[in-house]
Amino acid sequence: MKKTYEPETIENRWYPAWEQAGCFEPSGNGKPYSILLPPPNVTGTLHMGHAFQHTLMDALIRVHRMKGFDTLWQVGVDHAGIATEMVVSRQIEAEGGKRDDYSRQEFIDRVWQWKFESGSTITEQMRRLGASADWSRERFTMDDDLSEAVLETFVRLFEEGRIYRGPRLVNWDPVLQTAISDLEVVNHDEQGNLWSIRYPRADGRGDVVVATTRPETLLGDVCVAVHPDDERYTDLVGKTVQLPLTGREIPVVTDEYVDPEFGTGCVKITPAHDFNDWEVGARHGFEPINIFTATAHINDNAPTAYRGLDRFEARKRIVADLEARDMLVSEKPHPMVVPRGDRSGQIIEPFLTDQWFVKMDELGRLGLDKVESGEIEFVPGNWINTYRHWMENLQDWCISRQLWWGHRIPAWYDTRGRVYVGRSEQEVRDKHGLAADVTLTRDDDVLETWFSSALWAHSTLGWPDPERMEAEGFDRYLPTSVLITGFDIIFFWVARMIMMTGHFTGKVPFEQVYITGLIRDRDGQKMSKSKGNVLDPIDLIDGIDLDSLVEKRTAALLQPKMKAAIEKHTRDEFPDGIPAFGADALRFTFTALAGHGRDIKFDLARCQGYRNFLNKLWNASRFVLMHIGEEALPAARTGNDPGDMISRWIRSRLDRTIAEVDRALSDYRFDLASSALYEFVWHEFCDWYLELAKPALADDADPATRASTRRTLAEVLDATLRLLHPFVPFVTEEIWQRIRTPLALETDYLATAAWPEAGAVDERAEADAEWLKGVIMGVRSARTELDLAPGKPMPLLVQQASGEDAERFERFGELVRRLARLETIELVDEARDASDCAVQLCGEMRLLIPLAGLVDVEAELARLNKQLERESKGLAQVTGKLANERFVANAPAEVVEKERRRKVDHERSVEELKAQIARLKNL
RNA sequence: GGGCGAUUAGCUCAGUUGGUUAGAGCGCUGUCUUGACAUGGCAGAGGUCACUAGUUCGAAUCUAGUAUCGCCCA
Repeated sequence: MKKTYEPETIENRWYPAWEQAGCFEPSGNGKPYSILLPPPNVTGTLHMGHAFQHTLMDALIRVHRMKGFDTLWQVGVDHAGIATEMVVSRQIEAEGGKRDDYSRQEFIDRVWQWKFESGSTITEQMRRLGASADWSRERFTMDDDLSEAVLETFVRLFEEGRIYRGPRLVNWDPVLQTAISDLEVVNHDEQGNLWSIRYPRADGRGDVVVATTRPETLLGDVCVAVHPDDERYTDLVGKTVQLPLTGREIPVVTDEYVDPEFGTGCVKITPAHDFNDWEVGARHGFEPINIFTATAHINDNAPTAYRGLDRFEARKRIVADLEARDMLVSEKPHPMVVPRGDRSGQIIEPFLTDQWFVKMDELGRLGLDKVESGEIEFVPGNWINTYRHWMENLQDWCISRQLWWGHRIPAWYDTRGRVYVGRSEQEVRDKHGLAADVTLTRDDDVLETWFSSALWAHSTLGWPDPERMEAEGFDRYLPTSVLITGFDIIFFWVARMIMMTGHFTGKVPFEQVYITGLIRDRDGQKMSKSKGNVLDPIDLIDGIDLDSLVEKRTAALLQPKMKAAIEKHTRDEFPDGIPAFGADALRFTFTALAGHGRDIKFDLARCQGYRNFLNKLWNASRFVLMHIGEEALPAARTGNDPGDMISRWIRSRLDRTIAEVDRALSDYRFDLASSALYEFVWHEFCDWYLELAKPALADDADPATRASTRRTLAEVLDATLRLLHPFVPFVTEEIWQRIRTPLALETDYLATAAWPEAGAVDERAEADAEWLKGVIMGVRSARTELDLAPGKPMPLLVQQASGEDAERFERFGELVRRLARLETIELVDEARDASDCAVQLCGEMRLLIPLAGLVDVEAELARLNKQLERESKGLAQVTGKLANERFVANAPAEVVEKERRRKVDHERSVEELKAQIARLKNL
């Protein structure tokens, strides 16, 4: 083994071996344990959020696999309608072509071609991270079987009356020219203007002033509204006003929706271009006037002068024309919320179109019930509030998208515009008795991507085909055990899966939902391409030099002016680029950071710390391997050697660690599991156990103890590697392969080896070890504080040793001597004057280090006084507590007893320290 | 405006049912190249648990309020 842990040399060889050996396939035996991967976009690359969540899923999957569960990690990607069309369109443009040159079928063929060439980036990256998924069951939402599930779902929902089509105001992306759902709209706070416009009264008695942030929409105004209680306008209600620039007259109505405090208390109502106005218009029976084309250019419903202008140009022209006619009262800067498409970044228009919707009334109730009843549990539990709030305010779900790539809606229209829904055109014709010569035209729209991912839990298990369901283990793996995801897709996906799987199978898709925090950068900022603070998990694994990182972060920016700032920030945060930490260190960082908070700040220093941790593990393993050799060790004796306290102690600590890791994992406390392992490996196994074991491993050591120590070394390392494996699979497999022979282990891979079981704690051995550590640390501490040569062996005198202390020195004196670098240890009585010694209290003992006349009285006094101060403070505190009668009367007896014991200890220490100080002062 | 959450060491965070002198990692200080490991060892320093009031024998922990910050929704 190399002296230093080098992840790059070991991480590439194990994954193919595991995969080829079929380690990740469900065993078919044992209790089922399954996890659904939230399918990432086929266009995507692995980002930090994926890497984080995948690490947690993989850790759970690996633990359960090792525990003998029949584990299934269902993976796959979704077809990402809009994103994929954008990618392929750009590709076509880059080749100098135009999307319009392609027919629908030709375009779809290109998309498939792209998918085969570039669609597996993210799944390859998942392998780099060590994700132990069953790739033989990988699915794509456009696969034939999943498409069949989509078709079946749509038809059944339609037949049940839960799907309808109709003209509705939807969020329209005029650039992508498709509807998008509420969830795909991101509201930005932006600076806009508020224009106040004069609308003359038709009766010539003055005019009213309305305020608007979108003056161009006045072309589609149907009325002006005021609040019913607003006395300023009482005389106006029922009258009409002249709509500027159009020559139309529109009425004035009253509506509770109007806020009398806002602007003048008069608002223009444009039902076709505002969601609130739509409601107002509907209440008063107005026909909406749509003034935009699908690309947000002014259409023929507007006066000729404005037709064909795009929305921003139209605004300028209208403001100018109003001003020219003295209709513009004022123009003021106004902060406002601007809706933008999450894919295109374009301003979204409320736009009147025919779209398909799923009714959410009953499905929403079902979705809420499954959680309220406890069938599905959120972890951490308070996410139920967010979920409940959403489910109680559900809008019908707009599922149609004006795209080519996706599941085409199975609806056909005859020449009279009547709609027929069925699994195929033939089914529709048969069902409705339509002759072959009746022309049917299929709906051009596709279903949004989330519609198919909502079926992920049951469609990947063969639904709706009974044979496939049987073959895939539908009954066995559904409900899945836990879903791990971020809060950002609770509504997009989690809620919709609960509704769809619940409605069609009667089952819940998962029993628990673990909502992870969001990975942010070192400063707590959300990582985003436009901010230029994105970290690529692969760069953390392989490393990247500074110039490449800067290049990567500043390439293809939407706002090129950000480039300088991003470059500076990047050079500031990563002056030397990013070193190669390896997948294991990255994984351990993720699990260590995975507390139950909402935000996780990702700091490179943590990653480096855990890389160092793995180096420690690596070197400890080298040490163990060096001592156990490459041959099979002699068979274990039955039970642990009762004489070997050190071995019993480390096994006891190991058992505690196993129990702690088990408990932490069952609570999804990956952070606690990681820190328990870190603590055990570094601070117990390496810092103490290996040091304590060294004397027993020496050539001249007692052969029996040596043999039992070698065996313990190997066995504890074995168990430790098993415990660490779900977190850091590569390095543990690499090391473990080298202890297979010495321990005569039969399993081929650590990936499928058994998880250790916690045994009983050995209190006696732990007490011995605590005593031993106390003595050693006492001597070391005194030595350093007095600036005594750390390497030089010196004698130790012990006063006031009890019978037990004496007996322990008998057993462990040699270890104390070696680890504390002592020449001799001698138990002495009170007669020995301690004034020429440094004194260290240790339990009831006094540890004396003779200073051979070199005692620096000032230094020793300072040291003793510092201790005295600490002890006095403790004593004062505990004395105060015990002096409080109500404490003694009310606190549990054991708490009071504990305090009494502490008091005695403090008193003795204070006394001892004072005595020694007095002795030194008398010198 | 409504809802959720946070505030503990210089930084990032643990802290269970209220009960030792509130812990860890990183950073910092001193020291040491000792045959596993300098990606290291050993020893240290460092906290008015945001603030105020309350409940309690006892509060980082429970309650109310205040301040600051964050997220979601309208």
